[in-house]
Amino acid sequence: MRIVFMGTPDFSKTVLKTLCENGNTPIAVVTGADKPAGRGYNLMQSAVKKYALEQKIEVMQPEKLSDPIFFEKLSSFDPDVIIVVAYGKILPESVLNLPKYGCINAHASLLPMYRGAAPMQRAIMDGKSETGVTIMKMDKGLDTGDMILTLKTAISDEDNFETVHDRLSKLSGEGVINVLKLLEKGEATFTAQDEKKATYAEKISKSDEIINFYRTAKEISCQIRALTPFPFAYCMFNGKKLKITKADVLSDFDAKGKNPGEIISVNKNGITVATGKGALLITEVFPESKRRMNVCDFINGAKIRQGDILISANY
RNA sequence: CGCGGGGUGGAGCAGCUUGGUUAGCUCGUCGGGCUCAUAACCCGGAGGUCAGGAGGUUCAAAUCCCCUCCCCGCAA
Repeated sequence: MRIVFMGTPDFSKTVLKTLCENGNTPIAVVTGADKPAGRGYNLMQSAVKKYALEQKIEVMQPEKLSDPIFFEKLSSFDPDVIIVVAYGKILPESVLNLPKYGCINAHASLLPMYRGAAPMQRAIMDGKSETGVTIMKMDKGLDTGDMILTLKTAISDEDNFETVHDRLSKLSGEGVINVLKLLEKGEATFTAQDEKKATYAEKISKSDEIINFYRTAKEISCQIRALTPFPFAYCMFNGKKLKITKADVLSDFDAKGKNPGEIISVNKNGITVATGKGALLITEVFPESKRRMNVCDFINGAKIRQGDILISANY
């Protein structure tokens, strides 16, 4: 199989790595342009680019996929299949139709649910108990292609974006390998998505990061887990951002007479804060300008005490 | 030179604006006590010279000025 791989972030890199380690090393990789990022705005290479360079795989970083020079170059590789994982841009039909087997995409959700930019985060945020990856043959729509393979994984109360992301990136790698085999044997089956069940996972915005203590403890917990370790859910304490990175739900806690956001108790177990329904036991935080730390350390340093209020940020 | 926060005993912080007795707090740790017992409580101890610069100012600097190194947030 002559494979061209398209992808950009860490999730994609894991899939690329799996391919390489299984004897399916792509002949070329297409990834996003280097962008200024980090402190000092230094130019940063994508995770996929770094790995591809290490593996001595040719890297392309076209500004536009519609660029005829790029297309010519891509055509010259005469790919049998193009594997696309979180590349970040819409592929033009010319590219979709180029490879013999078409473009194969791994999407981190159980399609047709959670099409779009942030499927993992949205699934966790919505409190889903299950998610997965879908390998599909791409068409011109956004994550609307016919499905070839679906791999599921459960979401537990302990899971957060990081753990789900890691698991799904590995599953995606496995899924893609399997689909390649199916394609080669001509045994791949293509199932159309049920449009009626389609949902869209909008990308995470600033407002998604703000913790609203009037919501239920369960909902807030899901929000925190969906946004850890990036970009984090936060509230305000003493005029500063306080990201909450871990918290347990105390669903049977009777918060009557307490205002949402009010701190009910502070002890070695953590900080208990009232919510719209039930309470939240905060066990790990990430204060502004500080490091992510165990809640005990935070309690020792900040003089937080019972009766203090955590405010839902609004700026 | 994108903007901002910070480097103080093992951890998290205060002190620095208005320089000057033994550098303070919470936790951990070590020893002792209380207790059937304890992560609970009580008593006592060890441990820092304040990122680095045989730098500047000063009678005197963790506290003011200068330089270097490092960490973090924003932004992406």
